[in-house]
Amino acid sequence: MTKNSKAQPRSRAEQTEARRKAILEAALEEFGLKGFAMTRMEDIAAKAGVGKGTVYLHFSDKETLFEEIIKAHLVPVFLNPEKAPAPHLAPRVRFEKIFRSFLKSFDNPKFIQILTLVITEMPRFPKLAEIYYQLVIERSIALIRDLMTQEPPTPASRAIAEFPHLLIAPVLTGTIWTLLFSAQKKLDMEKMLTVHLDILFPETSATTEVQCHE
Amino acid sequence: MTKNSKAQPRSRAEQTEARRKAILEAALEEFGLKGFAMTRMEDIAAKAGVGKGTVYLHFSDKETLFEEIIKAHLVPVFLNPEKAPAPHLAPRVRFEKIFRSFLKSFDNPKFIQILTLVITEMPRFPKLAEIYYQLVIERSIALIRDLMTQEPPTPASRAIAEFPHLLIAPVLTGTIWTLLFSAQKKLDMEKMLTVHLDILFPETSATTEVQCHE
Amino acid sequence: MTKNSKAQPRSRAEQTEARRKAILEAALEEFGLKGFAMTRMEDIAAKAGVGKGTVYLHFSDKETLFEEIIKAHLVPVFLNPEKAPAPHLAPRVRFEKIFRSFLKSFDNPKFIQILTLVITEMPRFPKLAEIYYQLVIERSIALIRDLMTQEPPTPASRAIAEFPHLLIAPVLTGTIWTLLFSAQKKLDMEKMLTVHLDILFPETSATTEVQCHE
Amino acid sequence: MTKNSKAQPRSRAEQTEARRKAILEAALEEFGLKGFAMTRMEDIAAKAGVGKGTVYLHFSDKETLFEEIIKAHLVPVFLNPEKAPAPHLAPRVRFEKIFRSFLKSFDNPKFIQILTLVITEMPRFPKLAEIYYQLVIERSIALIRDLMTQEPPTPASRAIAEFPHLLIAPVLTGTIWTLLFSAQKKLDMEKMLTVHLDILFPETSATTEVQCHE
DNA sequence: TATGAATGAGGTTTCATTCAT
DNA sequence: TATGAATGAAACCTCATTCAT
Repeated sequence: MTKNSKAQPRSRAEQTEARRKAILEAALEEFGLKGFAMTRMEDIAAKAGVGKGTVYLHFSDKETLFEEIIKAHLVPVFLNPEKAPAPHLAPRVRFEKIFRSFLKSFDNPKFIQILTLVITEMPRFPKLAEIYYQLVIERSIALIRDLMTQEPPTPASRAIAEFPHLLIAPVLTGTIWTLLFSAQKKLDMEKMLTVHLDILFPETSATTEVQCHE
Repeated sequence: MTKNSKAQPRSRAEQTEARRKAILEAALEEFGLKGFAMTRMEDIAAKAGVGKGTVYLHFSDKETLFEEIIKAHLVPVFLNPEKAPAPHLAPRVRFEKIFRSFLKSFDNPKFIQILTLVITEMPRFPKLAEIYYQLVIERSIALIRDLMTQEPPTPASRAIAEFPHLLIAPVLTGTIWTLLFSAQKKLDMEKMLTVHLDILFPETSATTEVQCHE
Repeated sequence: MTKNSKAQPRSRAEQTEARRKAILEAALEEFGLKGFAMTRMEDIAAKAGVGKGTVYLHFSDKETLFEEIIKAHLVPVFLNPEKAPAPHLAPRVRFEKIFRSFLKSFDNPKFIQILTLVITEMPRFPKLAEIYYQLVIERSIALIRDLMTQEPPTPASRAIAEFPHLLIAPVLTGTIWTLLFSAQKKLDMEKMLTVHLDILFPETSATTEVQCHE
Repeated sequence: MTKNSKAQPRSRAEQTEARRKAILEAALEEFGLKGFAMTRMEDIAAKAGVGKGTVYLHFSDKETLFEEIIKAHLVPVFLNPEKAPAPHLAPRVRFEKIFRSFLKSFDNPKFIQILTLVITEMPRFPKLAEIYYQLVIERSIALIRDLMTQEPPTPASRAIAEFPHLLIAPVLTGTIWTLLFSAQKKLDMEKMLTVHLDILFPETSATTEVQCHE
C-alpha cells in the first residue's frame, strides 16, 4: 500500500514537479475566484497543500505566478488541436463543430476560471493583453480568414473575411453572458449559435448536423 | 467673496452635495484606472479635494461607494434618452443611429471608465451583475424585441427577436476589443457595424444614411 | 489633575510632535541596543507607546528612520557649544576641559547609544559615514588644527597640527574600550587622558586643574 | 583521477576538513561584508561551494558558526608570532616593527574582514567581547607592559606601562579611520605612527630604521 | 460638518533550520 | 555524509476605518 492516494510519484523530482503543478492549479482557482488583488498567497499555498514558503521556491512573486498561470493555460484552453475539424467540410459545418467544441469547454471549470481571469484582469495587466493577443486572437483571426478566402465569395463570406469579429461576436457575447448573468437568466448558446450561422450561411441548413447532439 | 472659484454653491446643503459629486467623480476615475481592490480611499479623497474622513461621511465604506458609483453612472451612460431615435424610421436605420451614438460615447472618458469597471469587477460583485442586468440588459433586450416584432417577419428579424444578443454581439465585441487591444490593433467599429447591419438587413442599403457622417 | 504625567501637550500639533520625538527616542534606544538589522519596527512603536502604523506616518521606512536618528543626534551629542571652552586658556587646559566634558557625556545613555550606533553600523551605511565625517570629524579636526597653529611651535604641537588624530586617539580608544570591555575591566579614562596630555604638553602641569574634579 | 583540481585531499576525513575550512572562509567573507544579521546562510554555503544543509553538519547554527569564525581567526590575525621582533632591539624599534607589520596586514582582505566584524558585532555579542578580550587584549597589554618595564624609566615609559592604551591608541584610531573613512580621506598611517613614536620616545630618531622600508 | 493623525489587522516576502533522499 | 526542497515564524509595510479636534 502506498502513502499517496493518487498516482504515487516516487522520485523526488517528480514530487517537486507535482507540487509545482498543484500550486499552479490552486492559484488558478483562487485567482479565478477572487481576482489577482484579492487573492492571498497563503490561501493558494493552503489549497495546494504546501507551505507558504514553497510557493516562492517555484515563483518569484505573486505577479510572476499570475503570469505563469496565464501562459500555462492560454494555449491549451483556447487552441487545442481537436478544435480544428477536418478540412474537407463546408465552412459552416466546420465553424459549427468549432463552436460546439468551444461550448463543451464550459463544463470544464478551469476553462471558466482562465476565461474570467483573462477578461477581468487584462485591463490592469497590459502584458497579459499582449500575450493573449499574440497567442489567441491573432491565430484565431488568421484561421477564420484562411477558411473564408478558400470559399466562393458570398456577401457574408466577404464580410467575415474582412471582420472575423462578426463570426466570433456571438460566441464572445454568449461567453460573457454566461460568465456574468448565468444567475439571472440562462442563455441557450447552442441554439443561438445555430441561428447565427443560419444568418451568415443562409444557403446551408443547420439541421444537417443537429443529430450529433452531444 | 466666495471660496470656490467655479459655480459658487453658497448654501451648506449645496456645498455638501457638490462634495458628494466630486467624490463620486474621483472614485470613478480611480476605480476605473486601478480596479476596486487596488484603489486607495486616500487617493479618491485627494482627487476629490476632500479629507480622508469626509468620504466616510457620504459613503459608509469602500464597497458602498463602489456600488453607488455604478448605480449613479449606469443609466446615464448606457441608456440616455437621446439614444432612442424617432420611431418612424426603419429598424435598420434606428439601430444604426443607436450604434453610432454608442460609438460616440467612446470619446467620453467616463464612459470608458464605467465600462471597464462593469466588465472587470462584475464577476466579484454579484450584486453589481444584478443591478446591471436589471438596469441595462433587460431594458435593452426589451427594446430590441419591441422594435423587431413591429416589423414584417424576415428570417433575420425573427432571429433577432429570439436572440437580441445577435444584434448587439458585434457592439460588445468591438467594445471589448477597444478596451483591451487598442494598443495592439485598432478596429474600425463604424465600418464593422455597417457590415453587420448589411448582413442582418440585406434588403436595405447602408448608404441611405451614410451622409449623416457627423 | 491632567492625564499626561509630564508637560501636558494640549494642542494636536504638539501631541503629534511629541509622538515624533517619542518615536525617535525609542528608535535610538532599540537600534542602540540591538543594531539596525535586529531591531523590529514593532518594538520601536511599542516602546514609543504608539501604534505600528504611526511610525510610518513620520518616517517612510526603517532606513529613513535610522538616518533621521543619526542626523538628529549627531551634532547635539558630539559638538554641543558648551564644549568649546574660553579662548584665553592655554591649549592643554582647553583640551582638558573638552575631554572632561566629553567624559561626562558617558553618563548620558543617549550618548552611549548613538556612539554605539555610529561605530557599529557605519561600515554597512556609507551614507552614515559620509554624514558623520562632515558633521563631526571634519569640524573636530579643523578645530584642533586651529587651536594648535595659534600656539608657539613645539614638537608636539607641530605633530598634532599635522595629525590631529594623535590628540584624539586615546579618547577614541578609551571610548571603544568602555563600550566593549566595561564588563571585563574598567578604565580610568580621566587619569589616562591626563597622562596623555602630560606627554603631549610636558611643560605644563596637569595638577593645575585637577581640583575641579567633577 | 581525482575530483578536486587543487591539492587533492583523497581521504574522507581530509575532504570533510577541507569543507569545514571552506565554510569558515566563506562565512568570514560574507559576515565581514554584510554583518551578522544581514548575512544569509545560503550565501555562505554557495560561496563555500557546498549545499545549504552541509553547513549545519559542521556548525549547529548561525551564531555558533559566527563564534567559530572569530575564534578561528582572532589569534592568527592579531597575534601571529612573526610580529614579535627580536628582543635585543630598543623598545621604540620593536614597536615600530610591530606597527609596520600590523600595517602590512591591511593588504590582507581577511584582516579587514575580521577587524570589521570584531568592531561592529562586539556590542551585540558579549561572548565575543569576552573572547576577544582574553585572546587579544590581555596578551597585548601584558606584552607592552613587559617590554616597558624592562626599560629605564622615562616619563613616557612610565605612562605607557600604566596605560598601554596610549601606545596603541593611534593604531586603533588609524585602523578605524581606514575602515570607515577611506572613501572620504586617506590617512598616512605609517607617517602618523612614526610621529607618534617620536613623541613617546623623543630621545631616539625615527630615521634609524627607515631604510627597511618594505 | 470636515479633517487627517492614529490604529492594527492583514498582506507579501525572507530565511534559518529540518529532513527525506 | 551531503543535499536542497520544504517549512513557517517573523519582519516590513499598507490601508480601510475611526475619532478627537
